[in-house]
Amino acid sequence: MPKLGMEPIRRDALVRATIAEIGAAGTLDVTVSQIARRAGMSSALAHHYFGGKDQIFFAAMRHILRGFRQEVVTALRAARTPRGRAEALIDASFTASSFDPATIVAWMTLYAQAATNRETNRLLRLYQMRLHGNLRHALRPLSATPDADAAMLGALIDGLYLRAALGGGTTAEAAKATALRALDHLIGVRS
Amino acid sequence: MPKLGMEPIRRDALVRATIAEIGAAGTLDVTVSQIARRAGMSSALAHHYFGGKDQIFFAAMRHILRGFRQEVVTALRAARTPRGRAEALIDASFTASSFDPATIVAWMTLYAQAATNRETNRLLRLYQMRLHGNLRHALRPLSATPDADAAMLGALIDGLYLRAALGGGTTAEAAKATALRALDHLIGVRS
Amino acid sequence: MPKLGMEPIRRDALVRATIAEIGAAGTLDVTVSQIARRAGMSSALAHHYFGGKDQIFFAAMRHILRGFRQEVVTALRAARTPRGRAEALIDASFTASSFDPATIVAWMTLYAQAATNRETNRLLRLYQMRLHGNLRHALRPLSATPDADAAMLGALIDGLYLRAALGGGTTAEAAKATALRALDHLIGVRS
Amino acid sequence: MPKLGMEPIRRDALVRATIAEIGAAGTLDVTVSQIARRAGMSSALAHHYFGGKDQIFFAAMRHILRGFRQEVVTALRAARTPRGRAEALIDASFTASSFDPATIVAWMTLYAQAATNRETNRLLRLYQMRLHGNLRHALRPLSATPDADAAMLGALIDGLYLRAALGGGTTAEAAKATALRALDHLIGVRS
DNA sequence: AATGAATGAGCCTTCATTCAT
DNA sequence: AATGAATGAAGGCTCATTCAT
Repeated sequence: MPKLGMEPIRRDALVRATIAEIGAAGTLDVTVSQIARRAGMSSALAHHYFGGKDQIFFAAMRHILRGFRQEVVTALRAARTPRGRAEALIDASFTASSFDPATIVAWMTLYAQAATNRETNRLLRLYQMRLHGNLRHALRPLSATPDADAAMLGALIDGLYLRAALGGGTTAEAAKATALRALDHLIGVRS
Repeated sequence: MPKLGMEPIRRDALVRATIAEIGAAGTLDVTVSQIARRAGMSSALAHHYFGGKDQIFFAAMRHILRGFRQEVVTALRAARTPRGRAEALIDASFTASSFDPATIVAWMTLYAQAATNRETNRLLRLYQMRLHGNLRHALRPLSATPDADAAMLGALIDGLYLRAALGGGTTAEAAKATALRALDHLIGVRS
Repeated sequence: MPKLGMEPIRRDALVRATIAEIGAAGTLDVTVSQIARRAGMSSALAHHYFGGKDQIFFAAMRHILRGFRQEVVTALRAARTPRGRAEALIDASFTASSFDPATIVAWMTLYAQAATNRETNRLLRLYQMRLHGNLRHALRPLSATPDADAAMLGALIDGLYLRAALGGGTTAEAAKATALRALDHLIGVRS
Repeated sequence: MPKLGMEPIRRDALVRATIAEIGAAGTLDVTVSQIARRAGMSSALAHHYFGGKDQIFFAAMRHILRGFRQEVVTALRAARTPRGRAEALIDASFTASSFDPATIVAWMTLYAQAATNRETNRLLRLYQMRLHGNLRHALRPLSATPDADAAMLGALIDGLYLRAALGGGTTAEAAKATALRALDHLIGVRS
């Protein structure tokens, strides 16, 4: 009997290597060989397990989104009040891991790819819809217009992430503060 | 009158061709040959005038930002009130031309490239700073915290653009409405 | 009774799978993996039993020639007259099974390979010599120049097969008719 | 002004190199790099001028058929009698150049490819039809059944070529003699 | 007996870039 | 000013083959 059950291990290694390589290179322009080398295998094996470069990339993207979703779920679970839920959603978007160089490039490129790649586009919309749904749910007890407010807060989060990721003056902390401030505005905190 | 050199003409043609080609292809993955062909010249000439592919692209990016700035300037000039100025800035961000496929892809990719390319990064920050400055200036008479409000509105605009560009449920019109609504929130609608 | 080893079973399965796969693909460009999969085993096992791709193919070719020889033998056995023997040889060449897609491709490729591969070349010459011998034997009582006539009839058969296999206007039936007509010419049918 | 008019030169060089390489290798399994090297240029240039491997091969096949046609035309032009025309067609099929190793392999492979490649198939049928037409035309004054006789003679020629090309006992001379003998049979040479 | 795992070698193809004219 | 010609470098992908279990 041969060595068994390598597939999930290899696939996982490749996905991680892809993200790491993208982060290290700062571009999506990484070759399958680079990825495979980092994952400690031949490029042929990478193709064997994924079928092609696109699919490797797609899996990496899904991995990133899945990771983000995890953080959201965890954060939501800890929240006790409606406002706490909204804050949790904001927090999850500006985690340290969200600003891992690899994650940033990957996320940015997701958007760039979305214009062309239908799968990527679907993936991103899914993320946006999920965020929207979560926000709306959190805001419902607090706002008279939860849907519109959720739309705004969602877009604001993305925009702030963009700025923070760009590395200009906006830090992750500042971004989070701005989002929280907007939340206050929306639900009318009279302090 | 001196006979106008070909250089500016060729350069301009190449810049336009680059944007058009990117738009048509839906990707940044366009070759110099494609661009040159669309511009009606040989790829060798394109290299002659720009030195390399990167510089062609960079020129195209600058062209897009310059176009956007034009619209902003024009819109601001027509504005008569502080609020009008803020609205003008919002309007300019959701013009039809902003949603030209080529512009979208280019813009998206700008962000993706910004992580790597220092020039691109500088370009984008410049845009953000300019937008921020304009917004702050417009909000100063209306808000007690013009700086923070401008930061928020600026990020919101970018986030909304992202969503509208993605082609999901959010239309350009809806995006604009959301931004205006946020503006109302910030400056307290009763004025 | 000793338990039959797997080897002959596996080898046979691989040979059949090879022919089937070639027929299905319409080319000799089939991979060992494809063949092995069709034969219900791993490609590693295919190598284990045959040593390499070339040997698998060679075995398949021999299988085809053997099948053809079988038909010839059977047909000859049923023939009662010299002319019947000649006709039997013609019949055997234009059987339905001779025009099985896999057989056609295999046969065609045999010729193409014969230029390079010494084994294949020997195989094909063997076939031609056998056909020649059979024809000569059949024609001896009927013709004054059995050797020359056999040479002609043999070549004609191959040429007709080529045309019928090509799928043009020449059908298997027409091919057979032409060959029979040539036979009549040779042995002078006065009817 | 750049060096001009290289295209036809390069294309021709590639076609010749393809045939030579196939002949030298004894197989169709030659790489574009090999061909290009033999033609004295980079493989990139070969792709530039032909677009892809298939098209290089196809051009080479056409070249071979065209060469054959040339010989036919020349031979026919020299013929003075109906029988002379038929003989010319036979001669042309067994020229020394027809037995150039490269030509043999190419021709053989044409048949093998014809099962898959539609273009190749068409090419071969064209050849057969042309030969058939020529033969029928030549036999008309000599035979009561020119069509059937042409079909037979055409197939015979192909079959004989196959044998001669195979390098067994049948030489080109013997093949030609056999064909001429068949011609005598058909048109009834009473000697 | 059998197979999943793994790879090295190689092929086709693309493309930015250079150069001679 | 302009371009056809030309290439080196690289990338994605395939596949026969080997090996440990």
